[in-house]
Amino acid sequence: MEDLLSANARAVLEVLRASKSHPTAQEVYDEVRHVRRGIGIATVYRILRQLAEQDMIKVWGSGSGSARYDACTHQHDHAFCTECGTLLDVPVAIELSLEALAEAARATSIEMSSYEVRIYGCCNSCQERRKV
Amino acid sequence: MEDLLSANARAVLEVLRASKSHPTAQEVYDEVRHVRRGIGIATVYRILRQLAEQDMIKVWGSGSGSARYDACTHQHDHAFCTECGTLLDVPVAIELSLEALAEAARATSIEMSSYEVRIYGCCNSCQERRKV
DNA sequence: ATGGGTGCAAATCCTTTGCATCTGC
DNA sequence: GCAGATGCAAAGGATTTGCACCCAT
Repeated sequence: MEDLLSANARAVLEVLRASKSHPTAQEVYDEVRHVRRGIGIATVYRILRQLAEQDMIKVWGSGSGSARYDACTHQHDHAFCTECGTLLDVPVAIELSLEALAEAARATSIEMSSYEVRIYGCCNSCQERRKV
Repeated sequence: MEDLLSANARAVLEVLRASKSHPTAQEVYDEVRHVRRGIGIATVYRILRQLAEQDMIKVWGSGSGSARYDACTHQHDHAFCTECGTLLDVPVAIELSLEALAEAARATSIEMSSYEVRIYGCCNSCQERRKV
């Protein structure tokens, strides 16, 4: 499957997988440029979209500002800073009732493909910044 | 608190509260125009941002496309259609371990202000559309 | 007269698209 | 030579900002 990807696409995926944060398209571009000189940002966007369509990566948006990309495919939860837009992986599993989940999907007529728990709040560095 | 709001801001809040869906800024604008003729979309954006900053409303973004606004302040979960961007309220509570939640907040050093469960998938009308 | 709120238009930011070129087959 | 991938620049959509104006204080 990954063999089908272009060299650029492989490089993008590589960057995403190597990154612990959830980079924006611009950040992916800045990073992938080191490996694939001359690559354009349009290509990065094109690749990110294709990877997302094939469910090889996930996309998260905050409202305004840029979307963030995540190569991690296994289910995990996120903490979102409402101040700076940072998206953090939650390193522990937040158990929830799968029954209630299925019931919720039924109630909304959604064909569920994934789910996550999202925590909203103020991240560490923004807390620090506030104190000043 | 709400007495401090301008007439325009009150109208925007009114529209959001009356709406069962989660309108985009443009949709709020279209609606609020009926009541406050001559209001500009910039004002709507300004007000939405202020209300969000004061935690009187919530903002949800999908990645690309427009953000969606929600006047509902009590905790509830959402189902998100990855195809058309629709955001639906989940009418049932999805129980989860509050302990695990607190643990997650601790682990990410987030000062949690709220949380939600998010279900991703394909909504009813997009399922129909597929069949064609 | 002063300050906050506002409409309008221009600016900005993020993302997509059009098109000509390049690539590997 | 062809199909798909790409770079560049321009277009597009969403949101923000600059600025002059208006209104209540």
